[in-house]
Amino acid sequence: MLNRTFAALADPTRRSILAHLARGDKCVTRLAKPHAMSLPAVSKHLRVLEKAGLLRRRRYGRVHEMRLDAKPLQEAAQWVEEYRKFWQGSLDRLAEYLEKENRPSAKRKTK
Amino acid sequence: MLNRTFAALADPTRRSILAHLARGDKCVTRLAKPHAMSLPAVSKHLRVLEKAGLLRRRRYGRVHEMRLDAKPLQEAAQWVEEYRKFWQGSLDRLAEYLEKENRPSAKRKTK
DNA sequence: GTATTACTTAACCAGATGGTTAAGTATTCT
DNA sequence: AGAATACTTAACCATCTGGTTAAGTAATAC
Repeated sequence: MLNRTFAALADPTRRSILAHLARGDKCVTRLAKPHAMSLPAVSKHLRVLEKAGLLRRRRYGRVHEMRLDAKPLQEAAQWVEEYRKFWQGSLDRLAEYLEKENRPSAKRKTK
Repeated sequence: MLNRTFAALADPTRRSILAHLARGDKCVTRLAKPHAMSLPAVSKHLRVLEKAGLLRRRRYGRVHEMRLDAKPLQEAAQWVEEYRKFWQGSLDRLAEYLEKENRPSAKRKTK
């Protein structure tokens, strides 16, 4: 699922759509308006988000209303959190990095 | 930058590479070994990660040693965190959702 | 100097992505 | 019934992606 989640988030239009949905449920035309592209293009983005589980679709007659579902982001957040120690520890590791840099390059151990 | 970061994370091979690097710097062949694909394929993945700023490359003679750089993940984490309230509040919103579901569908206000 | 190692680059391929326009389907309005 | 609205689906296109094999480059080993 992480594949689809991250892939969905990689597109700025889709992140924008999620941002709009975070402020309330909206239908397709309403979501399309701020984005300078055709309705079918938006429709495709919505399907990608839907397949990624990031939104739910409800039909009221001819209107499709979208609702944000942030659950898949939990898994993504957990994954990313795993790596937080690395940017936290970045100062120490920067020192280590610079130290290595001053060393002769050839005779390096392949640890 | 979020585009490239999320796109980089959308591939399982690349996430695996990052996981390996989290346990220590490694060269290309070493990173390639556990992944059932050719060296050029891995090389491409590394370039994607590098362009996304998720790793740094250092050359020691013919060996290219990769080091994880998790800084770009900070921005990604911040983005995802914005949406945490939505899965936290999901129970309340589920109730609201079910309530709507019992309503007649036709005469719905386009809020 | 030759062979081996550790890579990258190039050329290619199939399939996915992100957009388009045109046409189709329901639903609501008059 | 007919027109307008809110979509989706279909067909198409260019570009990107993720893989391949083959060839090239640079450094180390013998």
